Formats: sequence, structure tokens, C-alpha cells
Amino acid sequence: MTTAPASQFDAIAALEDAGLRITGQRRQVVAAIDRKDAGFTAEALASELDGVGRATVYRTLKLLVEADVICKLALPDGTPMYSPSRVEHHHHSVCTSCGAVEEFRDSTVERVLRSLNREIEGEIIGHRMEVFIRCRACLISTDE
Amino acid sequence: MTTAPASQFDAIAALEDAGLRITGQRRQVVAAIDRKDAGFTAEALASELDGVGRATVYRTLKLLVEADVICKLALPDGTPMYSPSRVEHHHHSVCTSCGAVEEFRDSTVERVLRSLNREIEGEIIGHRMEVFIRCRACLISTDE
DNA sequence: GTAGTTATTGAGATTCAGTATCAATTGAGA
DNA sequence: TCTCAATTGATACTGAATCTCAATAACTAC
Ligand SMILES: [Mn+2]
Ligand SMILES: [Mn+2]
Ligand SMILES: [Zn+2]
Ligand SMILES: [Zn+2]
Repeated sequence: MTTAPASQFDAIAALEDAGLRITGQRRQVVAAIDRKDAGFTAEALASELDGVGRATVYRTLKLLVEADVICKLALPDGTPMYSPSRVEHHHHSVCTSCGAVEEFRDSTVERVLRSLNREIEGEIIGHRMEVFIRCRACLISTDE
Repeated sequence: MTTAPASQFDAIAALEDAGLRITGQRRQVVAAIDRKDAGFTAEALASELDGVGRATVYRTLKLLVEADVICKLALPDGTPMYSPSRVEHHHHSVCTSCGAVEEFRDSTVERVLRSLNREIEGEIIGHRMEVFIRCRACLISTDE
């Protein structure tokens, strides 16, 4: 038994909690994201939602990132990707072949930061960590 | 006594080793980078080098990244930054106020990856870690 | 040193992601 | 239902990065 996936209602509630209006377009964006099972780009999402303007898709993605409903991450070449966020504080592994995103918590990461706190001059205000993988499915499909 | 800074000759040698021609423009780019004491953007470098075309600056930066002479990293908002690379394998702390970049080695980071190797389905092919800080100088200059 | 080959260059066009504008629309509370 | 600020979308715009291609210059061989 694994963690229950975030439903689209959580996302809508998060937008409401932020004092935002629940519009048809925002529902469409949330519903489309809910169908995703891998990372996706803003542009892909936009062209898949014919009823919703491009600018609105970008605006909504930004709102959802701010509301911690989705995460914005990046491939090795910098291409921005989005993925639903299902775990409180976490990092990501991204399959560079198929875009599959896994979230992971690892206390060791936090230990790194604590150790840096001593080494580094100044105040730590944030961090980013992404692990790039070739997922099992992709390893198999390339014939071993 | 700290590690000797990489000189511009190392960079030139790296380009030679890659079988590339040593041109006046590439010397200018390398020399300008050598003067930097913080992270910089490609565009800033380009507009500072009047004698060198913009496209050439971008091309040279890419070559230097491939040659491990400089590192390409990113601010929290995704803005690409470059910085000279002086340590073998490392990660970065970036001051989001002044752009100062520190490189650090931390064996704990590598330990994180080893632990992930067990958790994660698939093969790890790379990773990225950036720590965002407010450096001591910036903390002070903002009046505590 | 000269000549030949070919990598490199620069100006400008082009692409692409993302943002700004602003008049028209609409959600949500009163 | 009424009201009005929030939201939307078409489109223009920005800025980073890449592409094109004729002109140039770095290396190599002689
Ligand atoms: Mn996430
Ligand atoms: Mn570096
Ligand atoms: Zn995969
Ligand atoms: Zn600073």
C-alpha cells in the first residue's frame, strides 16, 4: 500500500485557500495534470488544452507551484518540467528518457545541508537537488 | 594557503587538448572569465567583450563547460549562470544577492547518491545540487 | 615562409519560452 | 440579481539561445 495520490480536489482547495477564483480554465488545467503519470512541459500542457489560452496555462502553473501542488524542476539541459507533488518536502529523480518523475525524501540530504551550514559563510536560504536516472522501464525497453 | 586558482592557461590548454583552434576571441573570453570573482551571465560577458560576437561568446562558453573549465548553474528562478571551476567534482553555493559562487566538495552528497542507488528503480546517470545562500558580505551590507 | 584546408567568426535572422497589455468576460460575495 | 475586482485570451513583446552562411583566420604540410 502506497501513499494516496493527490486528487484534483486538493489542488482546487489549495487555490481556494489562496483566495483565488475557481474558474473553468483552472479546473481544466488541474484535471489535465491529474491525468499525468510523468513529468510534463508547460508547452505540452498548453497545446493539449485547446480550450485554455497559453498565457493562462503558464499563469496557472505558476500559481500551482506557489501553492505547492506541483513542482517545477529541470532536465540536465535546463528544460523546465513540471510534476504533481505528492510528498511534503522532497527531491526528484527524473528519467531523462521517458520523463518519469519520482519523489523521494532522504534525511541524508538534510544532513548535507546541516554540515554545509558550518562550512559555508552566510545564511542558507534554499537548495535544489535533482537526480537524473534511466528508469527500469527504459533500461528494459532498450534491450538491456 | 588555499588552492591555486585555475589560470587562463589551463583553459587554453583544455581547448587545445580538445583539438580546437586557439583564436583571439577565445583568448578574450577566457581572459575575461579569469578576471571574474563571482558568477556571471552569458549576456553580461558578451556585452563586456566588445570585440567578440555574441554568438561566439555563447559558443565558447559551451566549449568551456564541455571542457570542465567552467560550470553552468542556475539561480532559483532558472537564470543560467556561469562560474570558473576550480575543484574536481563539486557542487555550488550561490549568493542570490551578489552572485558570489563558492564550490564545495562534500562526501555526504555522494553518500546520498549511494543510498538512493538502493531506493531508486533504475540507473543513476547524473545529479545536480545547488545551495542558495545570502553570503556574509551581503548579510552585513543590508545592515544586519 | 607559403599555400591549402577547414575550423571559426560575426551580423543578422530565427526560434522558443515566457511575460506584458488591455479590452472583454466572469466568478463569487452581498 | 447586482456589482466589481479577478481572470481571461489574442496578440505583441522580450530575452536567451541557436542557426545561416559568406568572409576570415588558424593550423598543417611542404
Ligand atoms: Mn516535487
Ligand atoms: Mn562548479
Ligand atoms: Zn524512463
Ligand atoms: Zn552575496
